[in-house]
Amino acid sequence: MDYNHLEPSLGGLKLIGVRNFKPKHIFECGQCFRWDMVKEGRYLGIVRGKVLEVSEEGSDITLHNITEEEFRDIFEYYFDLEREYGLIKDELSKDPLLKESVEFGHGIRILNQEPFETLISFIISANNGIPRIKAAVAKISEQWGTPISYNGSTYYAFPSPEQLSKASEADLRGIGIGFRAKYVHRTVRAVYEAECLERESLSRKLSDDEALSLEQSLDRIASLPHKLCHNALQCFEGVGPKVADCIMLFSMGKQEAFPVDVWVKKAMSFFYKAPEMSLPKTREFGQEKFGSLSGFAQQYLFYNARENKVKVE
DNA sequence: TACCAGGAAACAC
DNA sequence: GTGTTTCATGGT
Repeated sequence: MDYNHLEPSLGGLKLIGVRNFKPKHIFECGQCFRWDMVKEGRYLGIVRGKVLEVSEEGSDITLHNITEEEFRDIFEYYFDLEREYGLIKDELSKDPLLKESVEFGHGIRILNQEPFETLISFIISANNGIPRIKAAVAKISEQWGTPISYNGSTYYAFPSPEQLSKASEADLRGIGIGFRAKYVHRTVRAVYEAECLERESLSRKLSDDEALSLEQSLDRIASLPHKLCHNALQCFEGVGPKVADCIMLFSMGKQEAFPVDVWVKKAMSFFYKAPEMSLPKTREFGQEKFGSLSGFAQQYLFYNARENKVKVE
């Protein structure tokens, strides 16, 4: 546990004695696309159809617009609060090259996000920039998601597979995601079909083809062990090794994943002097070095490299 | 204008 | 299996 106890606070909950929780680090380390800073130390996000705010006052953190029941059911896990990041940071800091990055991003926590939203968001992330990914995810939510009113404004939940299945490829292209529109469209269909078959399988026997489609059920994929999960995710259009690693790490609780993008590749070159290493080799190198803590190490490295614009001649 | 952004697919070998 | 090329889009 990375907090001592809860205290009711005007329309929310205060986390007393919370450790390793810095909103700026958590929401700006590139793992999520639906959190925005409303003022210094205060962020607003949309999670599982709820609008939520997180604020930092000295050493306390307050979660706004949330009940204790919702915290126990959803958000304690969402914020990964059962985990003690102090232990992870101590272990990773034994590597003097990683210590600097751990200190720089000392308040990072890996969020446990929704698999479908994470899948679609990271398909859009391919060869794209974070501000533009956020804009695209926001537009998708506005067009196909369920509206939520909060403090006199309207926000939009990320659409369900059924809701997003109403979007044509041309509709998606209108969002401004270019060549990724085809991937998103086909992947949404595959997930939605698997979801429907999952329900139908309760009342009738499925054909062989249907049973094959059923394997693209996100619940089933999430329950697979690391290697199989990584392979299964890549059956979706637009999902390669890196995007699959992100989905596993950020929404399926697989912390041994090591997503290698341009920044992590730069960071690994910069800190570990591995200049001419290919992406798959860099991934293998990282997983071998960091083992079950690969995902955490990767996120400290990514945040440090990107914020400080690490350069490798 | 060329290059870059949390890469993947298609293709060559 | 490993190494190139192409794929939209908007910002430097």
